[in-house]
Amino acid sequence: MPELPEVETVRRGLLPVMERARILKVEARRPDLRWPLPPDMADRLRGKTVVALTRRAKYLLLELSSDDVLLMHLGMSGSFRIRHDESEHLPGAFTHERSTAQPHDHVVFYMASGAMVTFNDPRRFGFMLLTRRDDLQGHPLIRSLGPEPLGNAFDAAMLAQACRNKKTSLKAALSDQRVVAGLGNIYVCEALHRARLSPKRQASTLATRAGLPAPRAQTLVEAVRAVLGDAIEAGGSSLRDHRQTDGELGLFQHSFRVYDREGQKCVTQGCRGAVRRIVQVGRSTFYCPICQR
DNA sequence: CCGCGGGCCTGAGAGC
DNA sequence: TGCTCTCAGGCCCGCG
Repeated sequence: MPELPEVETVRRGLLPVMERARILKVEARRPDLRWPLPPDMADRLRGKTVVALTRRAKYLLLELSSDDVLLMHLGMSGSFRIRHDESEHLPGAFTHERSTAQPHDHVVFYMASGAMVTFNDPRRFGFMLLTRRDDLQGHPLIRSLGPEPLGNAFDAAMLAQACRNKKTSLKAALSDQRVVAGLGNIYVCEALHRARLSPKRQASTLATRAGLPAPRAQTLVEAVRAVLGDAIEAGGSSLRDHRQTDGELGLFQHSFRVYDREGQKCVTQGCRGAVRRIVQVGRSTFYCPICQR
């Protein structure tokens, strides 16, 4: 469930302890995540300074003083947790970490400040890999990504253009990371409800025959921006696995208008519909068949 | 090239 | 209570 808002929440939580901070060492406790951790990861990170901690789509990018970039993905159940070394007698000994280790703690970053940053991922769909900064934009995982939905490049003209020849549904199009990067099942459903557009609508109807944006394309762009902004402000959505870096839950699940609300009343003002669940491309879609057209 | 469906993985929750 | 089954979904890959 980490989609863009959850990843962004994690990034903001990690900033104070990781950005412009030095990594003393990295411990890879369980290397067999979705892909094996780079065997030389610990060596390449030891002693390096984090120049910046950024995000692209659902990826976290740890940019290092060595011009390496550690590309990290939370998969389905990944989380980061910050703890601080509390051993008084052996500074830097990190005895605290050993005493608080949890099941599925796969990677631990020991910062020079005494902060410990632990990556936990029960289902191991997450991964970390190293690339050179110069190779990042051309990296297979990055190169085909569409624009950031909160950036200037994501607008009605661009969205209409990307969808104008698509025979698939709006749900499938918005879930496609090549069209716009960072949305997942939850926020696609939520954005479509806010825009009052049916998830079953053909994606090409965002464009006129001339390829120009139809008015609903602008509506959808604004809905995507709004739902992501609100979700980030709430610290993301915690259904099962998402946690902020201090262990607190995100709160946006309380603001869902359709997701996981099958059978409940539609919250649109004046709408008498009820939320329905259907399956599209193998995933649950929640929507109101009355006000979403 | 496109889009669909399977597979990866574990824990939570339902049902018997 | 305890077992088994299903489902959750981000992403890659193979297939048609």
